[in-house]
Amino acid sequence: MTELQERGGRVKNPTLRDVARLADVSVATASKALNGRNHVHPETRTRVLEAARLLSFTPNTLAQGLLAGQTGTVGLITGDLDGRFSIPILMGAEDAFGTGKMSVFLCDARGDSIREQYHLQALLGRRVDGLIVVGSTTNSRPSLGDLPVPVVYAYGPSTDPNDISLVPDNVQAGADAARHLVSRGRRHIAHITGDVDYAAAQDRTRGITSVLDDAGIELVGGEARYGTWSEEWGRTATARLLEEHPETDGILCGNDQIARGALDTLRDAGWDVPTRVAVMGFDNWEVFTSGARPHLSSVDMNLEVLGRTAARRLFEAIEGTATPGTEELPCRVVVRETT
Amino acid sequence: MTELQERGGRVKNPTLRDVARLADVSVATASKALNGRNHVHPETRTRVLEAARLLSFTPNTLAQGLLAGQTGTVGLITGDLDGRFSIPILMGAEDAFGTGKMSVFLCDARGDSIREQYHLQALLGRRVDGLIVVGSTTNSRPSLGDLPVPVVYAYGPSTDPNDISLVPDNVQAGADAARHLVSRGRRHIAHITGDVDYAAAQDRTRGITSVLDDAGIELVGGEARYGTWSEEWGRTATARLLEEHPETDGILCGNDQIARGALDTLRDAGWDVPTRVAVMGFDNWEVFTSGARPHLSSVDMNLEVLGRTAARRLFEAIEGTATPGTEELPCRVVVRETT
DNA sequence: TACATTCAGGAAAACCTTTTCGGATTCTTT
DNA sequence: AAAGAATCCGAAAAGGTTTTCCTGAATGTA
Repeated sequence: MTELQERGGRVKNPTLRDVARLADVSVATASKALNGRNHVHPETRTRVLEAARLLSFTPNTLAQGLLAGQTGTVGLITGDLDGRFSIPILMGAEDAFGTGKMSVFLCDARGDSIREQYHLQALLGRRVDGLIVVGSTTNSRPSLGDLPVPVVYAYGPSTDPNDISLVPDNVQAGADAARHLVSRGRRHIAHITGDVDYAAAQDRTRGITSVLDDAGIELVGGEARYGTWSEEWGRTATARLLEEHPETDGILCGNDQIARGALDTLRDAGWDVPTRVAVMGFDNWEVFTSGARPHLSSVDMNLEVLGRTAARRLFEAIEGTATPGTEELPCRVVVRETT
Repeated sequence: MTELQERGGRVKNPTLRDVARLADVSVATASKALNGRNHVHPETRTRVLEAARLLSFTPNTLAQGLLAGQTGTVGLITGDLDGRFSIPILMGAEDAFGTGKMSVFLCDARGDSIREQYHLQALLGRRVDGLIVVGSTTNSRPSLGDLPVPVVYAYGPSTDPNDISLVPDNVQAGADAARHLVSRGRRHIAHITGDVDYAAAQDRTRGITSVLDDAGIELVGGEARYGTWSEEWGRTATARLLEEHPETDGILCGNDQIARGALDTLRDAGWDVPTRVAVMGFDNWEVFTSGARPHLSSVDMNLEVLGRTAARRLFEAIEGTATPGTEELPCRVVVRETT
């Protein structure tokens, strides 16, 4: 067998036995030497280290995991990979784990619960130490139930309050955005947003109206304008708005694409931004904000932070020191040229 | 120990022993029953299956992998996760593997070769069966060298021709785009593109000029206009172009953002698209193409296909039936309203 | 010199599963 | 009824690593 594994003169996947043999010690001693355990003579240790280096030995993490009952891996199940929200969360999590010695198993369930179940089985079979479930929207989702490993729900929270969930604080995001416009002296503020079925749209609307209420201002037209999350909708809704409410001096757009649409229509209509109307988006999607004329102010959801926090919470849950519940993470206003 | 693992009345991570004990058979028989091996009485089999179901037994893939020498996992090292090119490739690969029983380890190296080396070690330690290395650009990159597992380089090819690399055929992409404009009767075609250091920019330019040469046409202004991959550059370059070459009737833009910039400038200048000028982008980034007025024609890089192909090639390499070299995958023109 | 103490290293068990091989039971056949 | 065949099941080893416990040697002390 060892003969078969030869390649370029060296064994392909050297084991601790090989190292021990070369260093002329037992596997036990080799293990201790490599792991910095005591009860091994300094001179022997260097001999083992040299042997390991020579064979380019890499310890088999599977065997270690089998023994320790800890695999040093976590599973990350995402709802939709192509959605742009998963990515920064994934990056944040990968970042937080990567600096330690954890590795991330990635699975894309495509919003399909069958596939999710399938991936779940695969991950549990691989004995991951924990699971992060990333939603594609901030709408809450059914819990995975009682699993043998801890789970953290990120972006899309679990309906079960005993689970650990992390979401951006969209109410605060809306409030902050509204406060920003008010602080800029705007008194006739409209809100054009996306699909009413999205919790994010409703939460932001709640935050906005509560701030405006406090300031004694009413949303232009009396209510938020729901539609789709597209530039197209931003253009048409804005065109209608300008016609019906020429007094408008501020537009809060449900995302950056809608804001881009609004800006286009305003430009066509000759309304100066931000002099006559201030415009603000949500999500702070860089390619949209920095491509806009003028550069678009927006509210950043701090998704990398959310991802990193999810990783930390998962660690805590693995350690056993975790507090269940849904945690809402702050968002931050990014002021550019449209406000 | 088993007492400590209790939770909700059931053992936390039941092993095959537990199943065997419950079904009152040996572990050997339990294994055979669960894996559909023969030489096990039907009645015994159902008893074992029932026991496994009762304990919600999930076989430990680590132990299986340790025994079989195959782990059923592959590593995916990506250059930059936030770049939008990695994602579709990742999706394609995840898709191709997910349908089998492979799982994907994801690592983000952030374009840092130290981090890449670190992740590489982690993956090799976990005895992945193979590796896919996804570049952040189509520029070629140094090989990882001789590893104990097969490697496929996707998007960013290896400099070593003995490696297996997959890239979109940007020369063909440029040629197809040019052919499309020519077929639309355009004779004064300009090319505004991004950073000259990108192989993609150069390759596409090569494809474009070769087609135009064959048609006896020269690029407007004599050469491609290199800049950055941004809307901003699309706007300024187009403004300059219209001034210097009012005869222009077609613009090939290096990516969809540049194309968006071009469309904005054309709109401001009152040039009708596509009547007076045809505009075309590259990458077919949906949020940009469908948000544009009118909807932007573009060239799709077929990145999901590339990702799936990478997964397939990796399988072949694992099986030992692989042909080294750099394979160029076709792109496809997506015609919308700007051409 | 006899004894206690320290230190270095090794043998073996444990983690969980699969597979091979041999033993035991039942059924068929003469 | 005895021999042979057909089934079914279990014991044990393998895979790579870590840890516990033990042995043996060397050093220090009386």
